[in-house]
Amino acid sequence: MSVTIKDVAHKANVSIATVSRVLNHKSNVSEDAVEAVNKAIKELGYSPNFLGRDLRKSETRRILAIIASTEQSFYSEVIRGMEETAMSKGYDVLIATTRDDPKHEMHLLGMLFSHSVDGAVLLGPKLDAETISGLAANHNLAMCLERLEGCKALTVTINNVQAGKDAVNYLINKGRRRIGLITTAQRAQSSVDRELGYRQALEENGIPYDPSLVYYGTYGADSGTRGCKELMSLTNKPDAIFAISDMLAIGAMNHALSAGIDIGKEVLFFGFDDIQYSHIFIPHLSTVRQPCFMQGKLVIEKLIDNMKTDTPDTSTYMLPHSLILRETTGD
Amino acid sequence: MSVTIKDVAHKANVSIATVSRVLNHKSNVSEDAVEAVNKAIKELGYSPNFLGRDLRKSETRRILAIIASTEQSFYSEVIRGMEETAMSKGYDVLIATTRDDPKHEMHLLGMLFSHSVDGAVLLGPKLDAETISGLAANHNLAMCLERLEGCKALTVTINNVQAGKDAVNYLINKGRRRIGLITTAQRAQSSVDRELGYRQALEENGIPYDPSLVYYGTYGADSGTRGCKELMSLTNKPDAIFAISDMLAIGAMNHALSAGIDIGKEVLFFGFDDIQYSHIFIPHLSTVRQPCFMQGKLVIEKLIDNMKTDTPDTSTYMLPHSLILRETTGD
DNA sequence: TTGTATGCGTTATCAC
DNA sequence: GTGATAACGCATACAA
Repeated sequence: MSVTIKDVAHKANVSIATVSRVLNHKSNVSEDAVEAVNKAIKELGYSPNFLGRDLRKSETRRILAIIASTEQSFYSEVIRGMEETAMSKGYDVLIATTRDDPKHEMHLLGMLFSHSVDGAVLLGPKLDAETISGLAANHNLAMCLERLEGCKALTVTINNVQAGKDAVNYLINKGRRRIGLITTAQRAQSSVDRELGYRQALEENGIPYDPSLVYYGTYGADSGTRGCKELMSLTNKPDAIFAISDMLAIGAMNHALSAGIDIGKEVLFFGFDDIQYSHIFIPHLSTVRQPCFMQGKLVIEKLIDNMKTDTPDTSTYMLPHSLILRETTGD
Repeated sequence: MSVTIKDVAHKANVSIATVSRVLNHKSNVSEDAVEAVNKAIKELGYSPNFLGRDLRKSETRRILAIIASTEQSFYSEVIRGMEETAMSKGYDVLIATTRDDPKHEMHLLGMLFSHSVDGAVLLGPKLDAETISGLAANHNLAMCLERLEGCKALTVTINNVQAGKDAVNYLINKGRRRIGLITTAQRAQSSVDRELGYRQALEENGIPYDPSLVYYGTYGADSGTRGCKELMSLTNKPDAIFAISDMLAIGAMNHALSAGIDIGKEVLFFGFDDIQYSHIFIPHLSTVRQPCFMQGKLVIEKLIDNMKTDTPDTSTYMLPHSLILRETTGD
């Protein structure tokens, strides 16, 4: 069927060993041989079968990035960081989506167990900490963007508690006292952490926690809209709103705009993620920016390091975030 | 190192052939053997090495989707259609990004040539028609969302000419005569086709084509903003704007909003793609919707069909689009 | 129902 | 510098 190293060897009048040497740019091969082999390769349109190579070397030089879906454009920069770093070390990055299904996530991890890839990175895992800890003990598995409480696996993320705290502190320093929180009922650790930061900021500033100011919804922008509507219908309205994602913040502002609220003066808004739309949508949204590219870069570096050792690094690395101040906080 | 089929055979006191039979759920194997093998598998934590299997069967049951970047959340539904269809046929879908680099696109196609995947789908190729035609003649390669003029490869897309025409005709039927076009200088075939539809609609309605009404920019929302600003500074302003993507349309509306233009009355706006933000952004954008899921589904079905034959289908399939009418056209 | 033996395409070890 | 040849892990034809 397909043309193999054997056909090339035959055509070039050399052994398959020589062809392999040429293919792998080994030094101990005569110029004549190199030439003959390359000529044969071109004429036959030969392309090495990596299944053979991978089996023999038992490495694929491929890393799998497992994400929920390609919808969250937010992952884009992280993936880029992963790809550029991987490429510089001779690895390719493949992406697969779980569609929020832990079973499918496990199925995809099968590619790791079955040696179809050399390593895998989970960006927002659906599996639990214990399961992942177990897997990470025997396989080159890492997590990025999202940590899991008590999970013994290499993790690269930001300090979401501190980030939430920073955002809310900024609102407090702007003189706000009734700060609403729009978050999700379905709890990723990052959401939990950001909410914790919100509470810590209030506490440290002597502002009592008011449960009626916290709206638990879903991930969509429409949920942000509903949340804002609900918070704004309180008799004691908030004077600022912190949303745990830009998407929710934008949805929230949609309500505020149609309700004639003066965003950035009457009510301040703070988002999280610094997605592209946060500075397309008007008014421009103040938000927390993660070092996406750097997280992707670091997780790949550490993962590849782990491949070369049998005492894997299972630390959690937290990279610094920053506040991006725009119109919605009056900046 | 890793535990293999051999270890399992040894532990279960059977031959590796029997283990393989159990692994592949063959019928001709005794219950005792099945039990013993499964027990051994569990105890050893065995997981088959697919590199061996794939090499032997010379198939991977994996399909590669090659996209520019995960940033265009627009691809999300297409990918879902691909995945669900592939899964139902026992295939996995992997995604890789070209970062707009034709060289890297070729590198990724290497996975196809080297038998690391059974097939590949290009979503918005950077390579030219001739190159792709050549490759498609010898490999299971297809295109989706974007066609290439004169390309002899299986293609699933929509009729972008007709779609552009439909959008502009709608604006004309609303009584508009000076219709601006915001498009990109960097020409994907879909952009070219949509522009062609724009011109055909004008022509068929006896409206003279006015080059000053066409703005050529880049893909970003900010380019839409600039385009709108330019068009609106004409002495003879447009009374409607058709943008070849929602992103450009949203950018354009940003200018319109800040210039105090009454969108949906004074100037109508029509986008393309029906991205999520088209109905988050206010006012809600009228746009052209593609059958994303169906395109993904169809391309995988046809691609898998092609794998089973040596007379591959290189047709172009065009699926029906639809107009989504919202506030920006006064609906 | 089971085991033995062969080969998938490649790399690497060893002689020469 | 080069060529046999033995692995890599698995599926399967064939023999038993």
